[in-house]
Amino acid sequence: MANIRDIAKHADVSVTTVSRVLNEHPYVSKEKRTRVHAAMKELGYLRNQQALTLSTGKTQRVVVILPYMDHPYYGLFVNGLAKAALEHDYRLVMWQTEYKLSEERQALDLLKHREVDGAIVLSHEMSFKEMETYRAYGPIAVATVGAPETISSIHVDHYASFVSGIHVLQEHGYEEIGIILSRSHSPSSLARQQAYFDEVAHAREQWIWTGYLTSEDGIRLAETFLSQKERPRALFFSSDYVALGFLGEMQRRDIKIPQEVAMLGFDGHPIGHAFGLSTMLSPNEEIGRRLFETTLAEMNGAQPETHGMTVSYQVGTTL
Amino acid sequence: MANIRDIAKHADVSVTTVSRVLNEHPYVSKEKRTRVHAAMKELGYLRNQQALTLSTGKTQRVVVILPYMDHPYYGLFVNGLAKAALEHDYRLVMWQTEYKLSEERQALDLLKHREVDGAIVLSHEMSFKEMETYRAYGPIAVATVGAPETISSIHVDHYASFVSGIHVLQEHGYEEIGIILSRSHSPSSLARQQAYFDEVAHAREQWIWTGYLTSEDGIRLAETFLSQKERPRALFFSSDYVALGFLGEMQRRDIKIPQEVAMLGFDGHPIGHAFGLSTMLSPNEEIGRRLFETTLAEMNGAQPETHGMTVSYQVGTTL
DNA sequence: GTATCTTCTGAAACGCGTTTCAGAGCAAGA
DNA sequence: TCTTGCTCTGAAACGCGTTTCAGAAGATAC
Repeated sequence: MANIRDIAKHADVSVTTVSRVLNEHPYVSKEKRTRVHAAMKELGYLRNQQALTLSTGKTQRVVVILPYMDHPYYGLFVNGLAKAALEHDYRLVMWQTEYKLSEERQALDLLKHREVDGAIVLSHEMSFKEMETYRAYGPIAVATVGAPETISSIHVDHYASFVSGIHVLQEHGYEEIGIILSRSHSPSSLARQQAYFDEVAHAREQWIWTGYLTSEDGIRLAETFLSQKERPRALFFSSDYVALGFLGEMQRRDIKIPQEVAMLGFDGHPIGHAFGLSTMLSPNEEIGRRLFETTLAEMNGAQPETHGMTVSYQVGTTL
Repeated sequence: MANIRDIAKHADVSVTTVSRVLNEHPYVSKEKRTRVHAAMKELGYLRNQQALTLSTGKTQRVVVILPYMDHPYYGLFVNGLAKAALEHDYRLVMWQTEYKLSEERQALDLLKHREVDGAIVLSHEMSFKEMETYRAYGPIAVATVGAPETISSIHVDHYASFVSGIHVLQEHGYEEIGIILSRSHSPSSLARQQAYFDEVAHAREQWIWTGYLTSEDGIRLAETFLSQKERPRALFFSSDYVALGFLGEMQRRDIKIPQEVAMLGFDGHPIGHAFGLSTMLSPNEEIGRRLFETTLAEMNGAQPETHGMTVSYQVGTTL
């Protein structure tokens, strides 16, 4: 495969001139420009991206770190990221961690080894303290709360969002409320619990169910929930998929929603709409887009930014 | 940032020796090895992946081409791909095409410019004839049928799968069957139509609905379907998400499934299980894994392979 | 006519790790 | 003793596009 030196020889110019033609530098005479173009065509020249990357030090890539690529929760984030990245001629390198710290470290090592220009972290086990040690090698943007000043954060304000969800439930007359959370120790779960205790007068420890991530978990939850003697009148889920699993199982058991128990989801995934799930709509695609854009801005010298997004109530029939 | 030459100077050895230490080549004396390690530690050496890539000509990356990253249909494929890639220390570059030919071309251009070692195509607008023109630059594996010999294909055999789905419906006593397809001109849709006409005695043109991709499309379909005078007794969907949208909307309208119309989905997405959707389970994660592995094998000199996978019936309550 | 720009060109160095090749030193086998 | 074969080492070339720097030629300004 022809390289820039072959072109130079063939067109009887220097490699510098060929490079200038490639980069549309103005100071090349019309005549040599034509000769170079002809040579490139004749030899079927294709610019080697690797050489360009090594030479310029810019990879035009960012790594996206997330636990599972097939979890619908991340779908909208990734969609926003993909659109923004494509618009700016960047590529996304996806890294699935399965919640493993070692995988997160490997993914961030790409930054150290100059394999990517930046990192976007949708979910992490790693402490921010450790994450900051990677910051020297490139910008990092996270979709979670609590990031230090050096790390950009575009996130759903889970505290404020849970508060507003709880208010929606209360406006519908529900006072005895339970909440369904994913991993118990994650910052978002902690914020949600805090909101729960702050806003719900009848809050109870045993009305907090943790460890629910998937629709299958939602199916399981139905059994657990129904076997409980004292039950809340409404459930606030932290994920539409868990809510849908629960809803399907309740339908199967012929248990009326919201008569027996009211449900409020969180995300606003289209599939929830089909089943009339009332939910808190989260601007995940927008977050994805802004995560990319803030990373790009940092690569161009901007300062890290922190921005909390809020959710809005989407009417359904489960309240 | 220190490079290999700095290390060499610091440890008073040649760059060759440093390179040998990095690659654990045996012919290095214990003493120099120790000196090199010490120097690397002291200067905080990090191997530059770009230089390695340029030097070896291997990028350790493959591009994955798909229309939408957030479509749940692709989730399981991508999961399989991600697992296999990680196991072999490869990175996935995701390219979202939104069904645009120009985007597919750009994605495959990565191959030409040596930005990736191979390409995995989950869905494409491009003709195989055009796709073959990229083959010279690296292995390509597709998840669709009809690929020429030079392109690997690990796919669901949509014809056979639709035949077996239709048989399931017939075994349940349904003879008047309609089918719901995605894009009308795609090879998989054509194969499905062929199976429909071959196996269903009462097949009718107006019982083929095309253009249904998402759960929202499924909601829309309910109206269209119900407004039709002569309706089939069962619907065979080509996607669980469309089926679920339809199912939700039918529930909302208090229309009994399967009494009014029976439903058979296709995919076997977990969320369908929650709502008792009868479906044809497709081994998508396995396909993803094999797509990667066959690409890897080709990079190591193996021949392209073609393999059709079949689906299995997953019992639900919509038949 | 001289000074100052502007335009155009190319040699060489750079980014950085790997690989080839030649050769030195030393031990085992004939 | 001589040959063969390891073990160990490093200079130089390689992969390939970009950038710096020096300089030539022609144009404009004073």
